[in-house]
Amino acid sequence: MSKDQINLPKTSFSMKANLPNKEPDLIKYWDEIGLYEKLRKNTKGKEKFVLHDGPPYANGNIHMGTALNKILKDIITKFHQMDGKDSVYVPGWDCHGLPIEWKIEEQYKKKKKNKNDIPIVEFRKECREFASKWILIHKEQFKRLGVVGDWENYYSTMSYDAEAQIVRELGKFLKEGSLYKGYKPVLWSTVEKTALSDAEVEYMDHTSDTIYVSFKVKKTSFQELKNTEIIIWTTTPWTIPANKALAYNENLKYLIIKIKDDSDFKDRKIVVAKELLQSMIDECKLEKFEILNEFSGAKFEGVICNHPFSEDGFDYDVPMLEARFVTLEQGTGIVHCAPSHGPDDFNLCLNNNIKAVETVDDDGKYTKHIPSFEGIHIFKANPIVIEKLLKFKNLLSNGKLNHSYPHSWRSKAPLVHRATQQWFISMESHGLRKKALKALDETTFYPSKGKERIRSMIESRPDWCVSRQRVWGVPLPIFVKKDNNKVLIDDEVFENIAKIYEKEGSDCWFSDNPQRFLGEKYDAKDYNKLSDIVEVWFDSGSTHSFVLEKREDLKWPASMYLEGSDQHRGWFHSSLLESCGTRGRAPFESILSHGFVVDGKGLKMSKSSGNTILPEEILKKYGADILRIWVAASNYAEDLRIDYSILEQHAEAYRKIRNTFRYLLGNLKDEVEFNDLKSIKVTNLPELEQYMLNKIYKLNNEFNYNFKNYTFHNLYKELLNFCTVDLSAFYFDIRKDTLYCDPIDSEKRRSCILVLNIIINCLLRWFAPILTFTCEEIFKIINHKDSSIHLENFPSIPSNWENSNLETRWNDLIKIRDKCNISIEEKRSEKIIGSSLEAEVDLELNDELYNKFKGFNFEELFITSKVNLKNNTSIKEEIVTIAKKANGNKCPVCWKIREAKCERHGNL
RNA sequence: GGGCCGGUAGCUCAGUUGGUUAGAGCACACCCUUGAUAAGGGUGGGGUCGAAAGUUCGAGUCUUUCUCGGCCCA
Repeated sequence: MSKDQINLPKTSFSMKANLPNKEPDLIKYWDEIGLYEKLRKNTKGKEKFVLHDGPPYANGNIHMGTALNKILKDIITKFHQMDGKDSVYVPGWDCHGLPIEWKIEEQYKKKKKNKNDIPIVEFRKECREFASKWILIHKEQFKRLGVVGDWENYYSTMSYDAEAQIVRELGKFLKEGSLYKGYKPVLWSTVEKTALSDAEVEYMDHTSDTIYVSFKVKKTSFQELKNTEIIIWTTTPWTIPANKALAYNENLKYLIIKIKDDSDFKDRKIVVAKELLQSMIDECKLEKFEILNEFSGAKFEGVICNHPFSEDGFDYDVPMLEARFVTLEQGTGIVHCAPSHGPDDFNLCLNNNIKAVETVDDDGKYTKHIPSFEGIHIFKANPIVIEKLLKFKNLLSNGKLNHSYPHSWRSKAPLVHRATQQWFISMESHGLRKKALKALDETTFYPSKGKERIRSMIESRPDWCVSRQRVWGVPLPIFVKKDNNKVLIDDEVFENIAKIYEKEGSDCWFSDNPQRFLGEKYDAKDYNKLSDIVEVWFDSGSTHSFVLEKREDLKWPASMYLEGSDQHRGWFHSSLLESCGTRGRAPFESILSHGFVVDGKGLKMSKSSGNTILPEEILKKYGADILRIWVAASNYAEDLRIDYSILEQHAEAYRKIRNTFRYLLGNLKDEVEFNDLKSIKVTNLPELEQYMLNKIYKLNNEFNYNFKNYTFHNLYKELLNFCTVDLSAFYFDIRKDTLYCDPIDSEKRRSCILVLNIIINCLLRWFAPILTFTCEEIFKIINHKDSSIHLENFPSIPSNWENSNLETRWNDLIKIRDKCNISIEEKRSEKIIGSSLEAEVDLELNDELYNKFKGFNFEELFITSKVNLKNNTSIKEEIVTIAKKANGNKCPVCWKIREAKCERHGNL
């Protein structure tokens, strides 16, 4: 009967979330109401915030890293939208490149077809279809995470527009003259006659010939080195004919020894690193020798040697060069360098003006640049080299070595480093490095440490190699004149190619008559058309040009690029270089980078360790909002840990938040008003309500501060603490009495209802970017139009809600309340009282506090039936509380214990 | 091996320019409540700050070394 007299909460908002089932319905709802279009319409003309999507590769299901990335992007996009900006998110995909090529090749293999028998255009068509298929799959997976964006008009690097624009971008570098032809060693398979990327390389055991070779010192300013020979060790004898230099380390100690054994080397003086002497004499089976001298590597400076085949046409100088990569791991401490056959060799020689040339052709045969070896296959050259070394008495020893060696992923054939013709964008010729470094200074980094990371890469990176000898990509739009080897540079031609691509894509480059691209100005007979394609980082590095610049709804530069920290060398890097090269500045105003998803112990996730979690599993078990809480609560500046116990913790927090909303809705009976916050007369409200408004004011400041700094984990913590500490355990608990037991129209209750309205409106908006589904679920309950919480703006909290005097006053009150709770707890453990309403509290305060709080309603604050306040000047402590069992009868309505009848409900 | 970054209670995170007994929420334990009820309230036990050395009157907070982990490169 008494239940009729009280106002218990009532709501249709269920306690159980059932997110995995509910979320897909909300996605449908957003589609139905056309949320994305509504958003655009809503903020048309407002300041733009453009988070430009870094395109994921259109291949394979999404993993935790992808989910993290997309959710973070969505959270930020929504924050800015609710902050009143036109925050446009256009998702994109990276489509060209090797991984897709392999997949298609594999498919051919299964059908027992040879890739080379398939016309390129046919092959590329299948690549395109493959990428398209994955875009559709990804799209659904991303939408399921709650990500809102222009899913209908996404961008891709394989769209005709993109391919055309990439040609125009390359044209700019060609015209400027910073795109040049050079040679560079790549891992090459002589079987497949193609270059391989790192990912196509498989390391397997291989038995190599090893040789110790001597190089006679020809010129030196260090007397001791005269008439000595430098010993090198190598596992690739066939590279000796391509030798151009020797490398040493100035920090190592070297020895000159005289060999006494009876052999070709008797009485010859050789040089070897001190620490490698023992291993060398063991392997070369030297028995008698004499150490003549020890010296530092620095003495090698300026030394010139003879090539071991100097009598056979190899009559050039072989200089000794200082290099850090020379170590004491193996060999002799001096390394032979063939710039065409190793990246270290290449770079060292390049820095010393020794150019790499084409020493070996596509099939693996020596070219005319190698005297007396021309036409010989390198895999057959080892015995010839060894024989020749013996003939010239320059072979100290030879043997075999079984070691890990790169092989082709497919043919399993051993690979070699081979200098091939490539196209580079110079970092120096037109000041690209300088421009890029300046652009970084003009960019804001979240977290700030990202700037240093990319800066050190830009400072030291070599020229950008943009050519690839593959088929699935944008063809390099280059014609080389046959008679003078010059590159054709003509804007009209580039634009002509771009126009053709815009209509039909770039497949035609491989199939159509070259004359079509050249137009009428040039004769195709005079030119060679390149068949290389552009490396994919150039594709994605150009997205700013064919997405940001081309679309009216976006802006250039982007407000933000946001990716995993690996993209400092990836997309951030290539976009920066492309844009600085063509436009002189970065295509972004800010960069936000996030860490990697690791397991609960902080270890890398991998299938082999069995510690992976798929987003799909989480969505099925918890729902996207839990995953989104995980993103918001984690500090993305570091690596992000995840496992089921961590998720369980966040799910628990979610329940707390959900119940906070449920309490609010229940007491508001699902009828929420959005009040004009400015018109609220704060001073007319009860003190507790004023205090809560002050709390909201403070929270709003924290919220804004953390939003501006993109520190969502702190922002989320503030919101969660507000729900648990300030609302659930404090305000809600205290106001239950008023809400349930006071007359509906009483001023106090109406004030409370007003504050509950304010709280739910604020919380809904603050949480909406994170709890994207749950907030919409609630908004649908309280709002009957076809609307969305995501169309709302963040509340603007009036500054007159701030009340620091009240805050100080209530800090004291809360201190007193805590003391009171302890004294109640004492009696509770003695089984004297159960609920706090069964308690009567004697509260003694010192002068200062007593004067402050004389007449204050402590009953209400403590949620007890009676409080006897006394001023006690004799005690040392400022607060003393003693709880005891209250005497009297329990009012069946408000449950307070009264000796007389209840003043509110009149019961005895 | 190099570059950058990190290791604070079981978990997620705070700890401003070095300064009193290192904080919060969650989880946990115990108790209460049964009018937020597969909810709610109260109290409480947990870290010596990855390890060691150093600078200092004083270090989680500065320096060095080591260790573990992450990304990138070689």
